[in-house]
Amino acid sequence: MKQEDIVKRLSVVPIFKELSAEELEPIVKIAQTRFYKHKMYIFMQDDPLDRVFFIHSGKIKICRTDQSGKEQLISVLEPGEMFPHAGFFRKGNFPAHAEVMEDSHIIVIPIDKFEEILISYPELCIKLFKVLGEKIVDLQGRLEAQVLHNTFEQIILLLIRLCKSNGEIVGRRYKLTTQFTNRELANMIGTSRETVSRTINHVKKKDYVTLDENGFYLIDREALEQELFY
Amino acid sequence: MKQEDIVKRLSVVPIFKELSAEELEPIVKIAQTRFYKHKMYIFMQDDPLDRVFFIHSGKIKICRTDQSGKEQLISVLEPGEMFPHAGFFRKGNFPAHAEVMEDSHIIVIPIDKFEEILISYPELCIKLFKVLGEKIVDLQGRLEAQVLHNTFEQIILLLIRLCKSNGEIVGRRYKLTTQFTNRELANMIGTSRETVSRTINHVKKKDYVTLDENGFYLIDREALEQELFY
DNA sequence: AATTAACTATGACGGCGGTCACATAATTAC
DNA sequence: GTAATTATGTGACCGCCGTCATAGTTAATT
Repeated sequence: MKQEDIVKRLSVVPIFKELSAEELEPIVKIAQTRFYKHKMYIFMQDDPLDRVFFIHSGKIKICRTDQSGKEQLISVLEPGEMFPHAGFFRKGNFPAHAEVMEDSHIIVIPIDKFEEILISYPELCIKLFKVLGEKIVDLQGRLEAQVLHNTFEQIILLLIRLCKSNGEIVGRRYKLTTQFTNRELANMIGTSRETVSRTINHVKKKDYVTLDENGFYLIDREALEQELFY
Repeated sequence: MKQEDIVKRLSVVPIFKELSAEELEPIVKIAQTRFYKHKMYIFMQDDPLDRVFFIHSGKIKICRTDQSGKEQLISVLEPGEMFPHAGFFRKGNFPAHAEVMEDSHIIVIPIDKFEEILISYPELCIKLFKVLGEKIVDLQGRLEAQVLHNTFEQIILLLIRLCKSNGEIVGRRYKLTTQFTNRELANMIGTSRETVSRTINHVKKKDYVTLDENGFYLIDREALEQELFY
């Protein structure tokens, strides 16, 4: 692949976006882009963590399985996002599976080489610190939801959170542009698909959630927040 | 306070430990040490986040309150640890309260000045990346425990985790060197103090958990892990 | 030392929500 | 197009665990 194409693909990623052509050069040299088809796995849980990925296009599902086979759906990542977040300057293994949800162009960078470039680019460090900080805030928020709220509220909070990470604003509603099955939503927060089904139908009856012609959820964020008594 | 004393206090903190005297100099210039007595608050939730703290001695409880008054005990931090973790190169507010559990000497550094130094010290960046990476792994692990395990298992996993962050090895057991009340343990994972009481007494009966003369828990980590069916 | 407050232990009760069952609809596979 | 798989919707059941109540113990305060 031509260098210009890699540059173009890198520019989708926020932490590279504002770098000049010269600044990008060493990164372009070590970056590859790969095409992954639907249902492929980019890496499996416990594989040695030797590279870092950035999404140019497509969607990637990050999913973890524990010893007894139970699954936790951690997130669905979209263009511009990076994975995994933990692993810089630390040896280790991938903490989860990465499965392709939609055909995707992925930028792959060996982590040791990326680290070398990183420490000589203060601008890049700053951006990465921001990204990691956001990740920490996100995780703290999810943990808080799990600790302080009952299942009904957890589902509401999940929908609201997904609005931001996997949605867009349409009119005065949020549109979830990633389709999640009830089972997937359940696996994010540790509830059952039946309870998710009942809960969503409950808020549909109140018209806080509707479906558009393509089956995407349209969510009335404000009304849903009212359901949380604050 | 004399500069040498600040240097000595900084050396307790892992990310500063291996820096030379010259490297430490600019940090010493902007660092203060403060003494906080038991039950004081270092900052309150939602205060503007303009500084970062490192513990030289003592213990700090990080605790969050939501709109309805429910409390989440996030962690009890010990010497060498930093707080908060998120906030580098991002404007914002403290996400939680920081309350002094034992009289503490705290190193305080204005975050904007620290950021300036940080970007000119690659070594420091690397260490901070490692610390943030560990924090992310920790949070992911806690989130997974909340999502995939029932209350009994959550309590067991909590005790095991606290062994690492707030304990030491004594013989073939772990000793929890921070005393937590049942209510505090409950507030970490969103259960009730009664359930914690019953669970701990249950594993005490099996001799997987005992008390030493000072009331610290002694935990048989392996035996407890057996309880989790893996 | 006395009083107050906070923590622990334990039983009883009830409800949230997990599990099972089954019908139906929607996708995927061949 | 047909079969097979997967997703959804709902009712019934019931067990885990949150809540309340009470008593006893320990710790904090004056």
